[in-house]
Amino acid sequence: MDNQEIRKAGLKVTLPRVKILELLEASVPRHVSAEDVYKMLLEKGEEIGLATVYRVLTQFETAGLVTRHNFEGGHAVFELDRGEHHDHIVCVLCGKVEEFMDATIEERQKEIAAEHGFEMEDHSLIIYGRCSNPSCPGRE
Amino acid sequence: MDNQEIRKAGLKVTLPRVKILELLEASVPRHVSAEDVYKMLLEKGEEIGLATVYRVLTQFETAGLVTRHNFEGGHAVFELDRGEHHDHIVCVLCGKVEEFMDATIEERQKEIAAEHGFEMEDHSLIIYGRCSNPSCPGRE
DNA sequence: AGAGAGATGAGAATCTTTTGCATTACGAGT
DNA sequence: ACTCGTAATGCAAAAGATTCTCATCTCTCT
Ligand SMILES: [Mn+2]
Ligand SMILES: [Mn+2]
Ligand SMILES: [Zn+2]
Ligand SMILES: [Zn+2]
Repeated sequence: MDNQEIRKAGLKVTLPRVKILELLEASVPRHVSAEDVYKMLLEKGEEIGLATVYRVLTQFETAGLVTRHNFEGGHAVFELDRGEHHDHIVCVLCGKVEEFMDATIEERQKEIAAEHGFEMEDHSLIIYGRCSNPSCPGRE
Repeated sequence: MDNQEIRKAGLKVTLPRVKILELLEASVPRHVSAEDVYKMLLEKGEEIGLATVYRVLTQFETAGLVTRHNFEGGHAVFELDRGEHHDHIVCVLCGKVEEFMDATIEERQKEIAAEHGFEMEDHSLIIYGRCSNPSCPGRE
C-alpha cells in the first residue's frame, strides 16, 4: 500500500502525501504538472496547498517515486515511476504524450557519454511532432 | 556580414540585433541564457534592455539563426545555429556542455516517430552526467 | 496522552519571460 | 540628404512557475 512507499522514502505518512500518490496512481493522463495535481485534488474536494504539492512532488522525485520532465512550455510535468525507464514523443499541436524505449538509442547514449569522459547520470530524449489523431487540431 | 543575415530574416538591421549577433558569434561559452547575453553586453558598455534581448533571441530563433535549448535549471539557453544539428551532454556539477551527433540515434528517432504515427518536427536529446574535468567540483 | 520533530497552508518572495506603451531609430521613397 | 510611416526599443509593470517564510498543525515515538 501507498503508506509503505512513503515510509520507505523516509517521509512521514501525511494526508497530502497519500492523496498525491493516490492521484498519480489513478491519473489520466499520466503526465501532470504540479498545478494539474493541485487542481485535480481541489476538484475532488481535498484541502491542500499548492506549495505542498510542489514540495511533495520534489520529495517524491528525490525518493525515486516519481520522475520529473521538462517538456517545452515552461512548466515541469511529473509521472509515477514504474521502474522502467522510457522516453517521450509529444504532439506539438494537441499535447498528446506517447512513451517508448529503444535499446539501440539507450546503448549509444552510454557509449557517447563514455567517449566524452562523462559518467552518465541521466538523460532526456523528447521527440516533438504532429500526431495522427483525428481529433488533433491543425490538420489541413 | 551580420547585417545580411538579419536582413535576410526579414528584420530591420538595428543596433541591438547586430550587437547580439556579434556577441553570439564570439561567445565563449557557446550556450548562453538571455540574462547572460544581457549582462555581457552591459559589461561591454552597450546600452540595451533585457526585454529586447528576449525579443531578439526569439526572433532569431524563428528566423533559424539561433537554437533554443531547455536544459535543466529553469532558464533557456541559446546558441548560434551553425547549420548542422547536434545534441548535448551537460555536466551536472560544473555546467560544462559538450556537443555530439550520432547518425544511429538520429535514424532511430525518425523510425520511432513514424511507428507512432507522428510526423517528427524536432527533438531534444540531453545527456546529464559528471565530466572528467580536473577543475570540476564534486570529485571525491 | 504528551513531547518534539517534521509537515502544512497561506501568502509573500523570487526568478524567468512576456507585455504595454511612450519614444526612438530604420529605411523606402523623394 | 530629408521626410515619413512603421517597426523596434527601453522601461516598468505583469504574468507564470516555483520556492520560501512562518505560524500552526500533525505524525510518530514513548
Ligand atoms: Mn512517461
Ligand atoms: Mn550546442
Ligand atoms: Zn496531436
Ligand atoms: Zn563538470
